[in-house]
Amino acid sequence: MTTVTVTVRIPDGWPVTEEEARAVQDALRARVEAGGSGPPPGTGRVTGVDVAYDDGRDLVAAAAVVLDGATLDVVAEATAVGSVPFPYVPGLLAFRELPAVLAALDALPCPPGLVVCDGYGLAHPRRFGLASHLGVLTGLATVGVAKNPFTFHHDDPGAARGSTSPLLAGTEEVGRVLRTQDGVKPVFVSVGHRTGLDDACAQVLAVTPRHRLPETTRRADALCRRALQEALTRH
DNA sequence: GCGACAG
DNA sequence: ATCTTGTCGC
Repeated sequence: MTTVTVTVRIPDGWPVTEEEARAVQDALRARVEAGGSGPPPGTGRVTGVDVAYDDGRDLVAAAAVVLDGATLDVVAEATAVGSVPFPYVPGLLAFRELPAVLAALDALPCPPGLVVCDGYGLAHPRRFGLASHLGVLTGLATVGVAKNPFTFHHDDPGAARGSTSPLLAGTEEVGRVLRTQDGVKPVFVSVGHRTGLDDACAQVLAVTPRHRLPETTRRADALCRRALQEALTRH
């Protein structure tokens, strides 16, 4: 498997302040498309994206790994390296992660299909997490898979793989708590762009045959860490 | 005002 | 996210 590595380019007009970032969220939020028209779970292509940082050296590395939805074999992968465009601010994670992710996706030699993000989509204080943001910017179908409940509340789902419970903001179901392996801590799924919550959960289960986290995220996580180390070594 | 807070 | 050793278990 050959991996193309490109340099991150920060899009024109990328916000610098938190106020600007919130204004961008407000402007883009209405462009989220609800519902899914993509291939059923276990078919088509599924792509994982993830980002690693060395803030001390102002270095960021992103990876995009495309898997065959049926076999979960790696079909293609790409990485992007550059400087950190935005600090970590809860609720504004998209502005820190997306420039590198967009560059990695652009470098892929094939369409990514459904994109599985690390973090949230609709389940966001302002209902526009990084998965939603990525979907609107690219037009791709996206889902968010987070490892903790962020600011939301929930009851624990049943112990069996596939069990779910609603992820709640007050009484509003903004996502779903999904048990991906028997007796293992669940993940937190929310809709990004052009997907529905039921489909998002089914898609996540389809790429989670053996571990708590999707194969897409595991592959992307490993690759972006490697890319970061590579960049550190070269300089 | 203070704490909580995806990655 | 990242800082970090050994250790228990499949």
